[in-house]
Amino acid sequence: MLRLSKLTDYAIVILSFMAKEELQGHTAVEIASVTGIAVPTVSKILKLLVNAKILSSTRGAKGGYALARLSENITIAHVISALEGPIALTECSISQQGCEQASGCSIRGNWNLINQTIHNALASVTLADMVKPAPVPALAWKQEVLIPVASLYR
Amino acid sequence: MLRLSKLTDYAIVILSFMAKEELQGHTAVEIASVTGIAVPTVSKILKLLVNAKILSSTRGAKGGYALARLSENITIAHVISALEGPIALTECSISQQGCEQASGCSIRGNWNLINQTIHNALASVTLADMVKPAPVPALAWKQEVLIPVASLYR
DNA sequence: ATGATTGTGTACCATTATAGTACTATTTAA
DNA sequence: TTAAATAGTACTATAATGGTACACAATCAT
Repeated sequence: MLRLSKLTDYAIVILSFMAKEELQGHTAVEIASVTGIAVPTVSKILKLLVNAKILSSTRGAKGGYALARLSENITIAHVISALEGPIALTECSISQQGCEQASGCSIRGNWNLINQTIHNALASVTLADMVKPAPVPALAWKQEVLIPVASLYR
Repeated sequence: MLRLSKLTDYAIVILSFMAKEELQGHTAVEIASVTGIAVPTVSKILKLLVNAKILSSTRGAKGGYALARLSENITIAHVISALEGPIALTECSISQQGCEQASGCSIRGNWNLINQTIHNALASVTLADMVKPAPVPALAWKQEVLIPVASLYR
């Protein structure tokens, strides 16, 4: 489904929460309780975000995490690469020496274009955008069938 | 990594091959030998593409597969959804009743925007585009480190 | 100083998804 | 009727993901 991993999904939820009080710090435990995600999992995610310089951390009592930059300067593309590595749809797009597929692959250049386009799309949305009130739902939404979340996340 | 599954990757290689002689039919065995992908795997992929109306098939002796439409009318978005289901980065983007995440999720509308953008990017590239000679590689490419393919696909 | 609090790093396990395979049924041309 | 081809179903092994546990390091309050 071309989908993000759960961890990335969580990361964005966590960051959205933190973006609401930009300057304030939060502990892993606090974030876990607010978001409903298990503490060890939250820690794991926060650590990755710190490594990617998206969050800053202070250790020890009274420590915690805070955004390292303003939410306008944090893009979704950045968050995704922090959690999942470089954004690329195919293996052979990451390195270029890629595909030795006999005849099929004079395609690399074109894949590269697609990857670039997608990267741009993701880089054009910032955390600040995510926190803004959602635009009015399109008409189509209203006709959709409702499904309980439990069934989605198995 | 936001990556496509191998099967989808294969599918695009297969379709690219078929797009070179638009009108001609090919058997699963033939396609397998040209692309180097195992026959059962090829069959599986072809079947999915037939279900998605991207290919047409004729059974029996002298049967085989052919593009159901001109390659200009087959988009990458179409191929991806055939193999992986609806294109959406998060679970809650598929249905809308989605996320009951306590506080984090007034975000759906915004995710929807991202998904739409990405879908547009993928829908703007056709099979015909993929078969065209690749544009001149960007400068950056030349500086990349080469990695043997084997190490990529484990 | 000492202990409580909080992040860091590493390693591990269970579950799930993916890729691949095998087998049988169905269709059609010669 | 037989051979060639697709269609469908079910199964299995491998890899990736998500989640957990535990020992360590840093900092603050007392």
